[in-house]
Amino acid sequence: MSVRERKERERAGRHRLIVATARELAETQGWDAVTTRRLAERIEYSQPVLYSHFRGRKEIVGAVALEGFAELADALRAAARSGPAGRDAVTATAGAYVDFAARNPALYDAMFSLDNGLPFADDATPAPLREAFEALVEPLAGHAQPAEPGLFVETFWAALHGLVTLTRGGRLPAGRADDRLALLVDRFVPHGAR
Amino acid sequence: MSVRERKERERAGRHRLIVATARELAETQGWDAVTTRRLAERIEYSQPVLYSHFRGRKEIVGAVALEGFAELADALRAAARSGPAGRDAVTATAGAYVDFAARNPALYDAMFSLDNGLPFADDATPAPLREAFEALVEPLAGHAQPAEPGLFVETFWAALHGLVTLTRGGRLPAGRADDRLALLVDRFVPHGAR
DNA sequence: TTGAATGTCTAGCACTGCTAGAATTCGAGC
DNA sequence: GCTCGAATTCTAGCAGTGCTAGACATTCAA
Repeated sequence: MSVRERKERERAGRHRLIVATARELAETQGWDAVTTRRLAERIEYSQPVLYSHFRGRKEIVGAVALEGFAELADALRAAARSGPAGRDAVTATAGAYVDFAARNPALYDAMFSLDNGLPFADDATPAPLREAFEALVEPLAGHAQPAEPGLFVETFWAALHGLVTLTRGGRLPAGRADDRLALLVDRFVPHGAR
Repeated sequence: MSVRERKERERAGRHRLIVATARELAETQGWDAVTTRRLAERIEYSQPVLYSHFRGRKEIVGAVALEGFAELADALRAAARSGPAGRDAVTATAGAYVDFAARNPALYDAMFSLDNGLPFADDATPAPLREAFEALVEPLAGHAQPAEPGLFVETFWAALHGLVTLTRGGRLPAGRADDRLALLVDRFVPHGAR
């Protein structure tokens, strides 16, 4: 049944094409520009084809977001692994997080701001989500001090996310973003900690 | 020219009616349900009337957001004024912020998540925005320690915002939201501070 | 009472996500 | 190699969106 396999391969390829095209369109023109018609035109198929791969627009956003979580996990792990340990690892990881958001704004939106239908703190949470969170836990958990590591990392993550979204939405002056990040790290992992 | 005055009064009343209706519709059915048609039907006028008051949907969101900033400023001031000073004032203020967001989710979205066209860190920033931020500065600035008060308050605010949005979006388990808030306050204003 | 200005509405444009059913393509069996 | 049936893809359309041009009504001043 090689024919069946070939068809499945082609189908998988088209699946990836849709996700990649949606992502590129979102990154260059914003998620508002990612309409089913435009997307269909770009992949050179009609709209209904999209619905044979995804339940609807939201699920496409979710697929892009999933890619994002995998890449974010990589970026965080790379930052933590790149050398420094202890407090410096936290600084590097936080910096990598903010950089990731700055470099992939639309991707970040798909992951955290838009409704992507992905289950988060849930049994069904996809592996890439868990891995991205784990990549945050590793350098941070040791500094939780009296607090529970889980809560500590969640709170730190939320703070990072707040900085990212408010800065990018123009709610905070962009000029001193680095200083705010340094301040945040300093409050969660004070100088002098090992 | 009493006729002119009456007309202006009526017009102002209708303006308020639009904002109030949009807010109520958003709070009960979400911002997606706030369409120009539905809004027009509720206020018992045709859609074009909306455009004689606002440039477009975005400006209506902005008007609702502006109400929100005034109310947030009130809520924060009330919390800080309600008794405690020093560290307790920070706890009370942070709690009031989170409560405000939980009690008025759609309003909070209009203020911080949706595109409302309001200028933030800008010369033209409307007074209610400034006042809300000032209400955060007052109890917090004293604890900035070596950091600049402005940066300190901005970062704390961002952290609060991150907690609020991630919790409400289901990205963080809702159960331990209070613990995360306590942890955050503890990191920014450690126990033993005066 | 008329004229003009102000106000409001009807109707419509170009777009959205999504889908029913027609049309086509393609591989399996003869 | 040819035909038939199934899988796939497309055309066409629905009900909804934000927004607006131009027709219509109302209201006030002369």
